[in-house]
Amino acid sequence: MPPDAARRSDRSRRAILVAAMELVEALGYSKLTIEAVAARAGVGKQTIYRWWPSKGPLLFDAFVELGPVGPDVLPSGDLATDLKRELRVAVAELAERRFDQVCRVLVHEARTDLVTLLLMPRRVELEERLLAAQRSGEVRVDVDVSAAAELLLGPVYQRWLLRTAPLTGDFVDAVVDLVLRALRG
Amino acid sequence: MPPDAARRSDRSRRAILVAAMELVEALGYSKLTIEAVAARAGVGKQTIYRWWPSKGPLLFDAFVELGPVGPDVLPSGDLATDLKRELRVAVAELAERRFDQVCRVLVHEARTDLVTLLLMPRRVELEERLLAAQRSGEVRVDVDVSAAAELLLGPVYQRWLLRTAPLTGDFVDAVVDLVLRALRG
Amino acid sequence: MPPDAARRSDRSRRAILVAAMELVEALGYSKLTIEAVAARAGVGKQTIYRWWPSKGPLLFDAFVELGPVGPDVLPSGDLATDLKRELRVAVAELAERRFDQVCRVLVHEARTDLVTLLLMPRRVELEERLLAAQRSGEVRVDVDVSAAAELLLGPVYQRWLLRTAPLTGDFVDAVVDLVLRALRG
Amino acid sequence: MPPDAARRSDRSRRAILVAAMELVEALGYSKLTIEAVAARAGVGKQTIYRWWPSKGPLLFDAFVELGPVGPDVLPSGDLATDLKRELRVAVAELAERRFDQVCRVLVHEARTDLVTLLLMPRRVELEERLLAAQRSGEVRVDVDVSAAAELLLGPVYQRWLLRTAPLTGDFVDAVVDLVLRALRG
DNA sequence: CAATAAGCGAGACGGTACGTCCAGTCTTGGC
DNA sequence: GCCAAGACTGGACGTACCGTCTCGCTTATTG
Repeated sequence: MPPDAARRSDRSRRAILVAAMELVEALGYSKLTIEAVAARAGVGKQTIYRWWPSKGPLLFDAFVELGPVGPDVLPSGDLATDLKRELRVAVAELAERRFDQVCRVLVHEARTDLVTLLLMPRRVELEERLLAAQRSGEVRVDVDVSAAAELLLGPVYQRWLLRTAPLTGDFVDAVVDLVLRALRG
Repeated sequence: MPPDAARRSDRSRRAILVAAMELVEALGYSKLTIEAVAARAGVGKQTIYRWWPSKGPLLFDAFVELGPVGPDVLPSGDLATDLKRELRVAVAELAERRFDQVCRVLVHEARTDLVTLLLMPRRVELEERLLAAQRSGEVRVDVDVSAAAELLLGPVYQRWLLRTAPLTGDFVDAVVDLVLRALRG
Repeated sequence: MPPDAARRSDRSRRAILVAAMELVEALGYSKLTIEAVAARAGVGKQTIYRWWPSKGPLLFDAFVELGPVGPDVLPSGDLATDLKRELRVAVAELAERRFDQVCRVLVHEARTDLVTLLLMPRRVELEERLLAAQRSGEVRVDVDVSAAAELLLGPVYQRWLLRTAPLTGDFVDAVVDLVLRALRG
Repeated sequence: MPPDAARRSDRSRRAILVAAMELVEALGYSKLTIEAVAARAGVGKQTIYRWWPSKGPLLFDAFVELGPVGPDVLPSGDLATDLKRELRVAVAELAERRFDQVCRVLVHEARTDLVTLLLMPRRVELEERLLAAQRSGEVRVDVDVSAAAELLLGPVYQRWLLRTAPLTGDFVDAVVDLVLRALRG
């Protein structure tokens, strides 16, 4: 029998979400235990297992309920301004203490070293090629080569990581074409 | 006393790295146990703990030694071609079975849902603004708005996640300016 | 928090005691592992550690519950007969398979050699002195000198080993006086 | 190949025995580890394993070499005096610090409780019977009933424990007959 | 307005893996 | 070729949590 949501104790539900949030802040994702959440929330373990199958969904709900919410950005009329405001809101959310402390560790439990190890060689090659292009005049000299490399790799890596859409050759070509249009003299 | 690296058994070291690689492929990061690695490598657990403090560094070494290595990209003379080839090598590495199966889970243990949850609102707002700009003629109509949104968010998210450099307002502005140059008619 | 005895599973408790008893019979005290007891009892290790601090107390309880129980000896009226029956019950208990196999090793884990080493010199000296006394007529010739030596050393050694009471010079004197009364012609 | 005793390092041998003795005094038998002996003796573990199969024999040798040695007892001419002196030497040896601290734990690793548990019922019954006999005049009133019970049980228990000789009914009878001779009025 | 069924706190249970310790073997370099 | 040193395989230790399973105890419909 599935549990009867009507009879659910809201007091317990909130205590659990708050406890989970606090503990994941303090300990990180991997050291967070259901047992500790139950103890801190003053709740039986079963009450957690009754409503959530595991840590992941529990924290998902905790973030939905207690996570950072950036303000809506009202259009100013100027495209550049709007996009900059939009991204700055995103940056602000990412930087919010509760988020930064918790979420990077949560999202990125394993050593960043590993990703660095995997990404850096590509990045270095890209930067070298862009510098050469700058010297030959194909790329404007006022472009920050490092940021440009990130402009190329960022979307690829993000799409791979988050599976927002399939990672195809066409996507790669589109990214390069767009970025190059920005970089050309 | 620190262990004496000179006396280290290379046979055991390699067996451990291979076993770790195979098991993380088969089970994913979180279900990988040191005990299983030791058993499969035919090695005492202590021999693992003697040389690595935990799962993370062990897998790091396994990837360094056994991970994917993309080919060097030889310059063709054409910038767009070179950058596309470069990114395709990156994509190929990311797609390599050993890597894809293992590394996403490894890098991204926690539910992708969470990140999606955090990123999607920004993304939706960005796409709406870009569509509006397209209608008003500020952005060319042949631009894929979805890819363009990724071009904006990808670098920001990647820089936050990997801490490749500080995530400043200036960086955001530079990204927007560069991307807009590409998108404008 | 101490465990809650009211909730204790009697099924598990008994299974553990039986398993402990069987294994100590088969393997002896030192080769008995908590892990093996848990496995044989079909019980988690924690369930043993929750209720017993270590092997010793666990086996103590196992013996209390499952150990040998000699019959009560009903008085026959004749003192010698009664004492002999009493001691024979003790001997029977000591000889019971479950007991003899297990308990000597359990009580006397260390090499008997050691005790022999320590006791034999005294014993030899005692026997020599008693033989001399027999030759000089101080001790009856029908006395088994070896048994007599044991009569002297047994109580001393037992009192030392079991700490049944302080091991004083007075005790020694009392023992010698009593035994001599028996040995004299 | 058996080790070549001629080449044996006496310095190492003695250092090992001394270290073993010191450690068993400090820690007791069960907490004594070969590793600790080797470390304290400044000796490789292999040097211990080369010459002794295990803890037991090692400690046996340590006691042979470093254990207590009571003085020889010179006959005084009086039997009672001689036997008392003899037993007092035994008691002195048993009481020697090195011995008492170490050896009881060593000989009697397991909980004394257990033996008490097994022996006490017999002992109580014996004492009761002896008291009754005292009341009925079969046993002299100046006899310490507790010591008398020990006189009966001590030899039996010791013979069982040390297997100095088979534990037969005849032996029991002989003990009872001897002791009764001492106890009768 | 009981009664009765659900959620609840608590916590014991069978398990899995942890990270440590030591046994006993093997290897290396020095004497 | 013994020795000190110490890395090795193996296996038990005692602990921490997992997810499941009762226990009594609220608590809130529902017959």
